[in-house]
Amino acid sequence: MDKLEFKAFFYAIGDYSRFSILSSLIGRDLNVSEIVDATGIEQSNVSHHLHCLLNCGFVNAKRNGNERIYSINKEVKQTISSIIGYVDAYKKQIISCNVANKSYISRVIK
Amino acid sequence: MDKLEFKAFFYAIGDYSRFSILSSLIGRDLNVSEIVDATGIEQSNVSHHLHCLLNCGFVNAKRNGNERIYSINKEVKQTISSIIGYVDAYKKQIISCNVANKSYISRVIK
DNA sequence: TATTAATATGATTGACCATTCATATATTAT
DNA sequence: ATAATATATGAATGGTCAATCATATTAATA
Repeated sequence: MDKLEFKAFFYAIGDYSRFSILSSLIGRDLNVSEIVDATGIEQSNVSHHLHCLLNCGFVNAKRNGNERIYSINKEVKQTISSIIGYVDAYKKQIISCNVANKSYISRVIK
Repeated sequence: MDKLEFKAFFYAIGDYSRFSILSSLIGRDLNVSEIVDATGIEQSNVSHHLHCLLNCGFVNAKRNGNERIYSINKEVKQTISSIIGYVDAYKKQIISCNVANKSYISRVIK
């Protein structure tokens, strides 16, 4: 496994804002304003993230008047869905952790 | 999807060193020195990462004399394997990217 | 019990990057 | 052509955390 690929992949997918944006696109294509509404992330921030996701090939974009409509890459969609499953399974693990672990995670993860 | 879980999950798995450590444990259980050799990561750094992975429940540890033997969590093992598959599929995407994207990724991802 | 080997821990620091704010560009409508 | 709406971009900054170094702990062996 190459470091560059790994970093690119996790850079794109491993940020909660970007992950939220990708998640919001699973159901249907959205324009930027709709993504803002769906995620609660501020507009320029959303645009920055979309720029990244576009460059990394995780989403596609097309113009529609003065809107821009974003869609999620097909393969990425499947990956996201799977990862949601993993995190969900991992949730049990967190819950079953002892108090020390919980406080550690809270401290480290913010 | 809760932010705390997401962050804990990707914190643990989304770092290349930690991912390498986890990967090294897929084949068989290893003590710290063996992990150092397998990954090329410096010892104290490995210990720091193992501390994190232990707290997050991604690995387990048992003593054997003055060694400590680490094993990867069963579910995590499967997740890691899957993610290797995703990153591998994503590799094609990176390759198919245009030059601009590649330079962007190199720049942003280091 | 001193010494060596294996591993862990604490503190520091430098790099990265998400967010924010201000502003630019593009498109449509008046 | 001007205004309004939608989106993008540039720059600045504060927080996070991986890596490093020094040192501590634990266990085995002489």
